[in-house]
Amino acid sequence: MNLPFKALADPTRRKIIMLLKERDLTAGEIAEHFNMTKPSISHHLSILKQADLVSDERKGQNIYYSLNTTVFQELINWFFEIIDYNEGVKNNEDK
Amino acid sequence: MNLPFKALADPTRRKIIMLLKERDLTAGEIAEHFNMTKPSISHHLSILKQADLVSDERKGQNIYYSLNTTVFQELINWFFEIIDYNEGVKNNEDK
DNA sequence: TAGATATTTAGAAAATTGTCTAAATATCTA
DNA sequence: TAGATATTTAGACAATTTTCTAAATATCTA
Repeated sequence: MNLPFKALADPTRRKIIMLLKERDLTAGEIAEHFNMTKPSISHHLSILKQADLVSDERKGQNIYYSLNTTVFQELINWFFEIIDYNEGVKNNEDK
Repeated sequence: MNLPFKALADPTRRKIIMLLKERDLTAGEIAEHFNMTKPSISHHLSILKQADLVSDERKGQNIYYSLNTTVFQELINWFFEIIDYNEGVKNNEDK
């Protein structure tokens, strides 16, 4: 649960997530949306990947990035626990 | 939305939130749960407060901290948008 | 195979963050 | 009012993060 929270702390990375919500994109297409070098975007993508928030797949010269919704589900569960929407949803404490 | 995400990026602060989920606590009580000085905990509390995730109220010598669920609700909405659990929860565009 | 395109890796500099000690502020009580 | 307790503020320092440029890797195509 630590890596996803760290990954979401950066506004650039949250914007990347919003872009990927619409459709899968190549690293280059993602970079076009930012005023930042491609290596920097590549680094952000790497952090999102380590956190398992996105996954990548090479197709020829391009690498396509896409959202990985499972970890987002886990994060939602974490928040539900906080506001006590839980107690029955699952059964896991702490974490 | 930036301050809450930043605030949640630190494990100490997430643990504080988990403690406050159970009941309101004084700064000193919170500090007892950590292997860290009181000024450090005070600093973490300040960041949580700036993000509006917690609120504080002085009662005599003590300052009690408590969870502020509204921002957590907003965060949950943000996550719902990501996994498309939305479309009707807020604005119902086409579809 | 050479050159073009897409992307990542490496390494460094600057900015931000987390933690500490020392000192300040606020409140209570004798 | 003086001393004790609870907490924060200030300032410094180390660790982490963000960003850059330069170079490396991977793939395609002529």
